[in-house]
Amino acid sequence: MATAKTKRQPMTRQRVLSAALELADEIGATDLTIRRLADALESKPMTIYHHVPSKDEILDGIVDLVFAEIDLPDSELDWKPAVRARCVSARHVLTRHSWAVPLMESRRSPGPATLRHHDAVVACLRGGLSLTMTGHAYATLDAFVFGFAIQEAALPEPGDEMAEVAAEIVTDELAETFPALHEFAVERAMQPGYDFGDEFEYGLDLILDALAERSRRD
Amino acid sequence: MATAKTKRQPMTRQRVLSAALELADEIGATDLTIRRLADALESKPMTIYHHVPSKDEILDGIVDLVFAEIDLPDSELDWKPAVRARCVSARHVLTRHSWAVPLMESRRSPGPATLRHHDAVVACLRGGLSLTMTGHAYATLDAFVFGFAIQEAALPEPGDEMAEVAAEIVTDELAETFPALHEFAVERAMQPGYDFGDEFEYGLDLILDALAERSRRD
DNA sequence: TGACGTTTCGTACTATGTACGATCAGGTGG
DNA sequence: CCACCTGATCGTACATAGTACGAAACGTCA
Repeated sequence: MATAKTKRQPMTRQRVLSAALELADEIGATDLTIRRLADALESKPMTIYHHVPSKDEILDGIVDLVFAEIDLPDSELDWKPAVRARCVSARHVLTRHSWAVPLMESRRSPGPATLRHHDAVVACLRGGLSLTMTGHAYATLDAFVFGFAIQEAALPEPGDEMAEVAAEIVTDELAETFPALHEFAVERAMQPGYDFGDEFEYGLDLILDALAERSRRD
Repeated sequence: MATAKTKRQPMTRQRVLSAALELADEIGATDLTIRRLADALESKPMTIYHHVPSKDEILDGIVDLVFAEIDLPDSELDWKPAVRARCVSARHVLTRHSWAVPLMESRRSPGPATLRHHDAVVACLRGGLSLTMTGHAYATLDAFVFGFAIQEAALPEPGDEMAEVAAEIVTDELAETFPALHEFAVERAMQPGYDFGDEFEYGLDLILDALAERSRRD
């Protein structure tokens, strides 16, 4: 009889966190439970607790892993293209791990990757902007990037049956109740070429250009 | 013996929702449980379920109540001041109910107040902007407003002891690890006059001005 | 081999959402 | 005034969550 059973990897904090990240991507953060995580690791709940003190710390850990996936700004470039690239990267990462967006709010303790990331962005901004403008830029850009990720995460998946049914209901029923919404939905949002995701780069460039303009004027 | 016992109000969906909203303001949305809600209503868990089908619907309901608190844009005004005022109002509301921000993401079914609100904003924008610009403006502004609310909610409360301890640790320990962050924290964020909340109006006006400018040019 | 520190995990406690059915109150027809 | 009916209330119970406790299994060095 072949020893088909693959040898069990040693359990470590790292392995717990990557498994948790993978599981969160599959089933979402709200359905991530210790028991399911233990199953995914072919282990038992209380084994996990030997390597990680609490579920909260697991959540902190995977949020930090998500941050680690965001490209740092390229220090060779000027602040504007460098920050632009990191914002685009951040959006891709947050789209890929859309469960992470609301978590980033409730987590109070930033992990090392999070801190390193913020440090790199601030450094990049400081390369071309005053201290004051750096504050304006970072607050505005990050609000936009995370906020956009929220909006996008709330959107129904393409192919979601409920959404398609809803679309028809909207068309018929809300035409007179919410005319402006109805007009926008029919004439713009549901038009073939429209992709909400494209609004991201529009807004990003709008903000970046305006920041550069104001920086030039002071 | 005085009948000190105040007569019990009749339980209704409205009463359940307002009590839930109040309780969420006190203890946060994650700690809001049916049993605690029942206690607040001087009732029992299963009584609540006679007026509301599930906890999820309670959450949907209080999110809609929060939306209802946001001032609608004044249709007398030009789009820019009108939308500006509603963004400022939205931020105040979201600050007051900071537990609501992450919920607005996960909730899939917008309530009537939410729809009415969106309709009014779109109508206001359409008063001065093209259909395309309306999409750009709404996506960008709402991403910014909600994103800012997230950032603000993640900030430690003023007076939070942990934050003050952290501040000293940051100063000493991270000075060489994260120099840019350290510089920004010490030279700007921790300066007496600095209030992160002020970045909101800066970013808001930056975006509004840029939108107006681009609209003028097309 | 035996002793000991680490890792694993069985059991169990508490808290949660909520299903089911019993109870109760208050109005209605006799 | 009473029997009855309908809807509101709630007691009990179950499945699932996080995780504390202590026992068992394992690896290592003497």
